[in-house]
Amino acid sequence: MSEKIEARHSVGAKRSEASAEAILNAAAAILAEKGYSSFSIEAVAKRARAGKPTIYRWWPSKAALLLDVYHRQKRPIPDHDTGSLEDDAFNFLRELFRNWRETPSGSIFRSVIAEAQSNEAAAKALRAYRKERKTHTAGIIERAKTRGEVPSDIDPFVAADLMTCYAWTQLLAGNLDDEEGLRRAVRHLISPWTV
Amino acid sequence: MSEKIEARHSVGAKRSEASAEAILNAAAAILAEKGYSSFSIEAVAKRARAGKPTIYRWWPSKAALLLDVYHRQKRPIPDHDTGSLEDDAFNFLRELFRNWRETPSGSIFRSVIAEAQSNEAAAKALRAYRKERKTHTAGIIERAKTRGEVPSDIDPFVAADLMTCYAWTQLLAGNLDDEEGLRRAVRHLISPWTV
DNA sequence: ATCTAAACGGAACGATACGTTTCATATCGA
DNA sequence: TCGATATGAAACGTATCGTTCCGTTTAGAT
Repeated sequence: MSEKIEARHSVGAKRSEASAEAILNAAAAILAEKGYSSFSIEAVAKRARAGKPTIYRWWPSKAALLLDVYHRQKRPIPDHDTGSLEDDAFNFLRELFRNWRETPSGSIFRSVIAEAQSNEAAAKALRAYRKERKTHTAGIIERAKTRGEVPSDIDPFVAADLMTCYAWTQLLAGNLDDEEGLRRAVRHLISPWTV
Repeated sequence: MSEKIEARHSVGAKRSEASAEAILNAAAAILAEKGYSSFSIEAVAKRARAGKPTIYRWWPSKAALLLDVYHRQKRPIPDHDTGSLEDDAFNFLRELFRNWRETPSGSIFRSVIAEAQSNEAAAKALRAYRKERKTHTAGIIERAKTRGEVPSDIDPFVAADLMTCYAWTQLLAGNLDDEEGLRRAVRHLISPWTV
């Protein structure tokens, strides 16, 4: 699933996309319902009504399957321009937290975090995602810059990265409900430019 | 190991502290040398030359043993007063990162983070440690307040917590060598009070 | 000094998940 | 039509799990 299959040089049946779909859905469902400690190839195969060899043929390891599930479930978080940088940042992170709480994405991402503590491929994926998030959040700040809400000579990436760090820590420590803390954190990160 | 044994009401051999010591040391060594994926009760027992029943008698689960190892290795990070809050915070976190890199503590803490993603007891320990760190870091800021470097009416806990979030994320993503990033992050977190 | 309760290390248990192999069946391309 | 390949199901040997038994050692009670 990681890469597109190159042009065939031989005859034979093609990969069953229905099976791949069922495997990825089953994996996501197990992570969402029972968490990473229950995530096993056996369990995924059983739930997907697939054979274990089918999974091992296409995913070299449990971690590879996990990362595929993770990439598949990524969805953009809605981000509205309210005209206030602090509100934009707060609303964005509040929506992210809500998404983590109410969809499988939180469980899946927590699993990637866990896996990354002893798996370099997962750690690499985590670093890439952090960079992506930082860039996205910096975009919110850039938007405020063009409004003149933020001085034009500042670097938005430091504050954007710190927002990412805060969000991740809230997730991994199980603190996604603390809206008051979120409000204070965002305010502190934005305040250097708005005082 | 978690709690002191209460007064005995019956005869018999006492717990072997030498064995407990060997088990905890073996567990820490395995985490440091081979990481959390190699951390098994079997491996700990073998390395400590202890029996598995001895481990299970005193620690109800692998997670409980991990948390005991984690609490046992905690050491205070040296923290000097340079007269500059930014330098104090930077130096403290740089020392913390060096400690995480060069002692088993980094591997052990990463394992606790991993475990906390599917274990509520570990997640609880993580929240407690975060609070402890936040309080400690806030102390560095309070010290600057008494010097007059920081306005007396501000709340140091938000910035202190954001420093903790940044440090943890650098650890879990494997970015402990980025001193330049650390410098920028600390500067941004401190700047609201020093502009 | 002897007795006895408890902890010890070692060995083995059944259970579970691992990754692999075998097999009969289904599916596609030449 | 035919041959190559993917599929699901089942079984395999291995490893670790958490537990149980066992014989030995330790130390408080008698």
